[in-house]
Amino acid sequence: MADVARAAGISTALVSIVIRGVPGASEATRQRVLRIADELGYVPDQRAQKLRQSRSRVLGVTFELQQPFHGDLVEQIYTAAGQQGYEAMISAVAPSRSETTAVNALLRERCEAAILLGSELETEELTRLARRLPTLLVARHTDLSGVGVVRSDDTAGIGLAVDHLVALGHRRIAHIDGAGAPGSSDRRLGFLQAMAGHGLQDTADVLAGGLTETAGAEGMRYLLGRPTPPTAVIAFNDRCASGVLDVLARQGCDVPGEISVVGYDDSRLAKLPHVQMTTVSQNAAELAEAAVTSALALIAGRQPEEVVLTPRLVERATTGPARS
Amino acid sequence: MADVARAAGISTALVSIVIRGVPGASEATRQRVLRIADELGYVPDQRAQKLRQSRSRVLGVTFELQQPFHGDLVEQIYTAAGQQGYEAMISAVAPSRSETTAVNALLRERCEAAILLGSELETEELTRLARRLPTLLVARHTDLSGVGVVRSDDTAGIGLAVDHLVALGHRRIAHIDGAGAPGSSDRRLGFLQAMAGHGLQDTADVLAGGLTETAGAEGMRYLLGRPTPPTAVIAFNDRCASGVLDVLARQGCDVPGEISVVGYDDSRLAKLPHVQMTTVSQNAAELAEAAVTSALALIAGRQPEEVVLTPRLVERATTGPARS
DNA sequence: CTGAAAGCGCTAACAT
DNA sequence: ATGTTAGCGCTTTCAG
Repeated sequence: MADVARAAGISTALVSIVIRGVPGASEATRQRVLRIADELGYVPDQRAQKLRQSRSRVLGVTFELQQPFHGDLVEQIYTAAGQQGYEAMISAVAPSRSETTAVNALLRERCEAAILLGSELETEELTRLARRLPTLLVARHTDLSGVGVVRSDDTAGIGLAVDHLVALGHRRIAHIDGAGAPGSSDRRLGFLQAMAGHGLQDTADVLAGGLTETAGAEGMRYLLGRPTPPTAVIAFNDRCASGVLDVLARQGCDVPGEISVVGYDDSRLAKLPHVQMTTVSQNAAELAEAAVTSALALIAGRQPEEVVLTPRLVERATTGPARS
Repeated sequence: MADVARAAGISTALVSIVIRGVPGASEATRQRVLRIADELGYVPDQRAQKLRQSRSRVLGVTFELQQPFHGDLVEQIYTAAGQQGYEAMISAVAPSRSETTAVNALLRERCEAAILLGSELETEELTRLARRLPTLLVARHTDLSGVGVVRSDDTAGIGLAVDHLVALGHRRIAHIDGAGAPGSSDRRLGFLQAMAGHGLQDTADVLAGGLTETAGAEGMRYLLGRPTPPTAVIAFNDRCASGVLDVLARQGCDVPGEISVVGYDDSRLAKLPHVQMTTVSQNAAELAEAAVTSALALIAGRQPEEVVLTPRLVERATTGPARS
């Protein structure tokens, strides 16, 4: 920046004004500075900017590297943050990189708030984090006061899936759940409630699953081994449903002719043209926008709230009338 | 930091010494400062640290949000960078976030080098970037001098796949390629060369594909429409192979009984227990380590090199003897 | 419209 | 072993 100022024969303060695009420089100077900056390949040092400003205008986001739905969310959060004049700084969680590590990286960057996607942080650690920093949980439940939550109504979402299948004539419906994953208990509950609502509590079947293709595949294989397999399966998420579909395809089992399958998330996997999965959409764009808005509200000092969005059923090609 | 110093009754310089764990403080002071820092929840401001130090010790990494193999690489890069005393700062590429945007974010953070995974940046932009910053391309080819490259030998990798299939008795082998994706021309070439090497140039079949499940599915459907479909398919990558496998499963086509399928990358998708895909491994850990090492070499001022790793065939369950 | 000066939180020389 | 000082690159009063 000093170089630019020298080359333009003015002070750095004036360069700063031009670069930031704030009023306070003559048009002539503005043009000249911009040209010189470009020639010199000057890019402002973000660290120095943020350091000087009291507010960093950075939102920290942790996400799981291998979860397609998190990918969707991250993409939308970049956009939503940008629209609000914020920047998103992402920090990945993976088998060899714990959520704690990911969060600490954000802390050191002085983010103004942390947005945790599908966090599995323990209560204690979450509390500690929330004391330091406005914290927002996306797609996870918590009773903790002091922590904001943005999620879609998982119970209702599964209800949508059940209603849809029942309307198609299904009665023996199984749910391969998410084991201990965030949201899994809500979805399990939603399944049981909705089934009971249709008087089908006796043919409601819940299986321990997980959030990977593997869990879905195992669950489906198990179900096919039953004397009377279900005519429809609701998986915990799209990845899990992918595993289910894969097993069915290999067994030569027609979908949806013999068995209907419903996923959850409406992630990339569900939209693939050759898959066309019926799924419950937690509109990523909407969730992301709500997350950013809530995070900014927390930063502004407002009390943490729980924002619950309404999921929507996306009917595609993996569900159909029950075979009598 | 000033708070900690005040609470401990010492200067900030001494606190700094303790926090960084460098020698120059008495054991008693060290203990006390650490305790107080912990009580106060003090976390050093990374921006200020980096700003002050001439070197940021940050490696910037761009990756594609929805590419499982990139996820594998990112995870390993975090580890490899950490081992070398560096930090990885990731910046995602997605349909709504261009590579240029992602790279600019890194530039503003004053990374010491940029590691671009599977970059599709144009020559001109790449050149400009490389002039500003040591730049390393992973899993992509380039003739550009001034840019480091770490990749595995794609030509040889596909050769491995061809050899394997030929040894199993296959003769009619198709390759669904990556269209214009990084690495696709090498793999296409490797396919044709290897087939020719076995005298099979007449039954070598190359189809335009892409790097998604959709491309694989379309390619496979097309191949099945042929009067004499191939007995084996080599896909551009694992995602593409997933699409192929999916179509085959739906058609009730036995894999590997009727058709063998080989992927590329040995990503998460290939390892799924219910998939067990035969694939060519570009060992993510090895690539990541080479990438970090090369990046550091560039930073140290060494000339850009091209590091070519040897791929390895991972035989799993999607390939078998050709049906006569 | 422009410039001088102070300071964001930290570290690195250099004193003591 | 500890403190003092200067300054990383920028923004922000405040004067001119």
